[in-house]
Amino acid sequence: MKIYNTLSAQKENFLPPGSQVRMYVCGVTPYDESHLGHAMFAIVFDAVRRYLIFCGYKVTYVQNITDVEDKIIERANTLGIPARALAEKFANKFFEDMAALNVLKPDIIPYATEEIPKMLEVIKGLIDRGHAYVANGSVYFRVKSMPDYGKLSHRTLDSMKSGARVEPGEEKEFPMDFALWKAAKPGEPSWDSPWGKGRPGWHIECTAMALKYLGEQIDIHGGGQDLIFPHHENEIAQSESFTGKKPFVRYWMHNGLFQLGDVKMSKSLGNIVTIRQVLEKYSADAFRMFILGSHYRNPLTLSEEAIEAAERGAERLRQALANTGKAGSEKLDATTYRQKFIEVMDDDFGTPQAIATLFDLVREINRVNEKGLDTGEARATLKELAGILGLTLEEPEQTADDAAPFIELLISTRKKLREAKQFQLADEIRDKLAEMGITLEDTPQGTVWKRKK
RNA sequence: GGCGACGUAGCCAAGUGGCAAGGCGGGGGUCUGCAAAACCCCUAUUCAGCGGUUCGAAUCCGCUCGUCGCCUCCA
Repeated sequence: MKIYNTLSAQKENFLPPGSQVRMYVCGVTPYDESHLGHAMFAIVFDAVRRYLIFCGYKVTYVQNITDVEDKIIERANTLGIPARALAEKFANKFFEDMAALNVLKPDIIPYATEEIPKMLEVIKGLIDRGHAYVANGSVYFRVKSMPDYGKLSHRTLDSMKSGARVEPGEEKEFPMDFALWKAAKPGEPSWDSPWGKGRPGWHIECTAMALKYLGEQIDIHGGGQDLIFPHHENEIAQSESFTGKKPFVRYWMHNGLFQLGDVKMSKSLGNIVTIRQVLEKYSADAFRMFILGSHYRNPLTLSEEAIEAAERGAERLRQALANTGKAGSEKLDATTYRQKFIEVMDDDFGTPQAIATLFDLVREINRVNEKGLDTGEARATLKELAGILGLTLEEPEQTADDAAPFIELLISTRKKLREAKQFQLADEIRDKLAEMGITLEDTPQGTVWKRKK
């Protein structure tokens, strides 16, 4: 298997030290509804995780909750509630959204505020080793103490300095130094420390949690491309300076960012930006296919037309699963499709080609089904491979439909009309139902109905 | 200003040196009482533009145009 490593800027063979894969993905800062950007990283790394498990690795997946941070504090103060309560509320909502998207729950979900002791330990260690210094109750990381600072984002200190917007803080020795510990300010939550009351900086949180739960060297660290600098760059600086071990992370993976597109489009879409809004209209499978239908490292622009297309595609996959051939007769062998799927996934998670393979398999299943051969195993393979991408291929909530008895009554009436060759009346029933969003299909096994979203 | 990504059919999107995956949409056909679903056929002589390297380029190099990201909080 090959994975594109942001650090080396090329695809590398994935060779973890053993069958264990230690994976850390930067989670959310919960101060509002989760949006499509969150869905993007969650779905991408969920697929990565599922595929690694499929390949036989034992994966430990850690995803943190940043529950102390400027935006949370600001928002909580505006609402007049404790920061912790705000964070908990939206963290819970986030995981509800994740469940709705069929994203597996992380093995470990550390909350930053519960990991302060580990952060203090790391900060202390960094001061002792000369990588950090105290100034007015705050602690800063001394960027110049790390010769290869900038290696992840592929920039040098000089080039960063020339980005004119960096203002030297009066406390800092050097403009690019970043805060490990921020001295307490009025109206902000704070914790005791050897340097006085304060709160942790954002970057030290992830470093501490990764070190605590996964160890000094981890296999995969993921996040959005917007986190490469400064967040992940700083994580490297902190971790490698603290442990003295390199690399902190063997494979850095970053997904492309979700774009909202131009004003015109988002307007015509009625402002679909939260996960909930999308799931009101489309199935989770469709949304996942929309996300995974483009490569994870490319940016993705929200397009209602594209999600619509994905929904029809998802429907096609579901349909193939529902179409049964005859058992016992000649069987369709799906191993070539399975191999193709593995081959494209092995190349830096080629989910677009993997989905294309699914469609190829679907065509073959349907084709063979028409001939009346046994597609049971092939359909099981389809379901299995789709599952690696987190697709359920289940009909979205068909069960609890209050209108079901009435629809079935109409169907049986229509059946009698058709038997009596009263086609005009029969068609009228079908047309009226279609107007209400209910489509009928006359199959050899009888009439089936579906409610379209 | 610095660093970087991208520009492939009506739409979405793979491919990154050897005759342009896949999905949606569209057209035609088979099946059907008619539909739907499904299947079959067709739908980019061409990959933003212009030069160059090469036996051969969407794929490599240069320039131009355009879109976007990061450099500050962000998945």
